[in-house]
Formats: sequence, C-alpha cells, structure tokens
Amino acid sequence: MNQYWEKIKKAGLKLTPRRKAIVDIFIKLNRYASAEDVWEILSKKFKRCGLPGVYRNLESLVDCGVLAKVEKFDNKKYYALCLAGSSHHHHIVCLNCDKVEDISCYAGESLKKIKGFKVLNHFFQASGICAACARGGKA
Amino acid sequence: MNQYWEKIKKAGLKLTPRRKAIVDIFIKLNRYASAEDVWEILSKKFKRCGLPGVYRNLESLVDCGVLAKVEKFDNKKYYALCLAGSSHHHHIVCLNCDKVEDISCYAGESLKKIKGFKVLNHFFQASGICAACARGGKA
DNA sequence: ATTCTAAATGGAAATAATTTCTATTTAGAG
DNA sequence: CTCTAAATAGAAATTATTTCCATTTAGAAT
Ligand SMILES: [Mn+2]
Ligand SMILES: [Mn+2]
Ligand SMILES: [Zn+2]
Ligand SMILES: [Zn+2]
Repeated sequence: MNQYWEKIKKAGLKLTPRRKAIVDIFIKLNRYASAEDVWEILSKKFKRCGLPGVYRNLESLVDCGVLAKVEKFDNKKYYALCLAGSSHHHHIVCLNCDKVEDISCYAGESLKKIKGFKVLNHFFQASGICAACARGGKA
Repeated sequence: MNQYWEKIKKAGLKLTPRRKAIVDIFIKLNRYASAEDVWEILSKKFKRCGLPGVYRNLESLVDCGVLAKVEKFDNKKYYALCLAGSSHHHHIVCLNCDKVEDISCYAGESLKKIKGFKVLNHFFQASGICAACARGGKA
C-alpha cells in the first residue's frame, strides 16, 4: 500500500486496477503526460480500455491529490505525479524532458492585496532546464 | 491614432476595420473575453463576420502587445486589453466582474535557479475581488 | 488618383480535445 | 457470498479551434 494508494483510499475512491496502473505509469514516466499519452500506455496492459475512463481517472486522481495539473498553455490537459500532497505549492517543468518538480510558494502577505483587489487565488508555474538535462543527461 | 492602433502599425500589421472594432470592443468591455464573446459583439457591427477571422485577429493582437492572454484553466482562450505593453508583467482577474489589471512581477534573482533547474520562463496569474466589486459595485 | 500585392477576410469543412450517455462490470462493505 | 454504489467501455455528441481556399482590401508604390 504505497502513499498514492493510500491517498486514493483516504478519499473514499475505489482502488481499481485502472487506477493502480495509471499511478504506476506516472511513477515510471517521471514526467507530465496527457490523457492520450496515458491511454496509449494503458492500452498495452488492458486490451479494453476507454479514453473517457482515463479522463475520469485523471480527474479523480487530481481530486485526491495524487496528480497535479500541469499547464502547457496549448488548450490540452496535462498531469503529473504530485509528491508534495495537498499543501499549497507550485511546479517547475523541464522544457527538455518534461519532468515536473514541486516548488514552494513564495507569495506571502504581499499577495493578500494587489491593486485594490482582495486576492483569493493565484497560479504559478515555472519552466526551464533540469539539472540532468543541463548536464546533457538526455537529448 | 490611439496607443493600440500605434502598436498595430508598429508591428507591421494593417489597421483594418476589424482590428479597430475589436480593440474598441475590449475598451468598452473592460474585462476579458473569449473569441466567441468578441464575435457575438462584432457580428452586430459587421453582418458578415467569421469566427476564424476573430481568432486570427485576437492572436495577432496578442503578438503586437495590444491584448494579453488570460487563463481560466477551462481549456478555452481568453483575452484582455493589455495596458502595460511588452515589458514583463502579470495579471490579476476579478472573479466577479472579469476585469483584468496589470501587476508587476515579483520574481527576482531567486527565480533564476530552483531545485537545480535553470529557470527560463514563468507564468503567474492572480484572481480575487476588485475594489469596485468589493464595494458592491456590481453584482 | 490608380495600380498593385501581400495581408486580411468569410465561410465551409476539418480537426482535436473532452464530455455525455447508457448498458455492463466490479470493488469492497456488510 | 451478496449487494450496491462506483467504475467502466465504447459510441456518439459536444465544443473549441484550425485549415483551406476563393475573394477582398489596406496601404505602399506609382
Ligand atoms: Mn506537486
Ligand atoms: Mn498586461
Ligand atoms: Zn529535464
Ligand atoms: Zn470586479
């Protein structure tokens, strides 16, 4: 019973073979992926396997904190494993290998009020080149 | 020749009736809007008016710095007038009236390197309630 | 003012991502 | 082992956006 399975159970969701397999895929990938990416890999393991089911599962895994949404600003949805859990934090994405890491939120009191706005939410995401890729780890 | 028209000219784009009208729409709206929102309003002024043309224009107006993209994280594209021009900055959006204002970027040197990543880009967007809405300015 | 050409345009159709619907299966509580 | 709500597949629908192509036009050059 790994940490991800526990999150799934704790949220009152069933620990189905699909969900286990999807978590597994993300652990092995070690990068963000789209619903279709996941579906392609999942299809090798399960001959009958619907894309709508993948979408549903990705959303439920976000809801229970196993996955985080990653933005590529291309009007597609992307997901990555989220280690940091449910405490507020952000993500940095490698432009070369698509790896995602948690980063803490820098916004403090200064972000309560800006330009007369009462600030309620914010989204931050950084991108760049990870240490491994900088070293030439993977082209 | 207002500041927006000048940006359009300066970018080597033609100052067409469509573009003038789209800029006008955003000035009057004073909030972010989708391509379809803009198209609906534009259709009242021009009987023949294609949605693909609106998409094309919105993108070219972003390219020349007249508009900024706004994220609602719903896999649709939204745009708003950008006063601050081309210098790096971010936006805050009112959850009640959809107004958008420029905000400066807080990220400094600390954002050059995070978690071993060489940081190349970042996206920030805040949302909340604007002063006017807080005052009950508009339900 | 007239001509000219690259840029802009409308509209139909294509594409792409995501969601809805419905019938069937199944995890896991009892 | 039984039972039921949750999960599922697959087809079809929906939605946003883009592509394509024939026509028009802004604005530079005459
Ligand atoms: Mn995370
Ligand atoms: Mn702006
Ligand atoms: Zn990398
Ligand atoms: Zn407001």
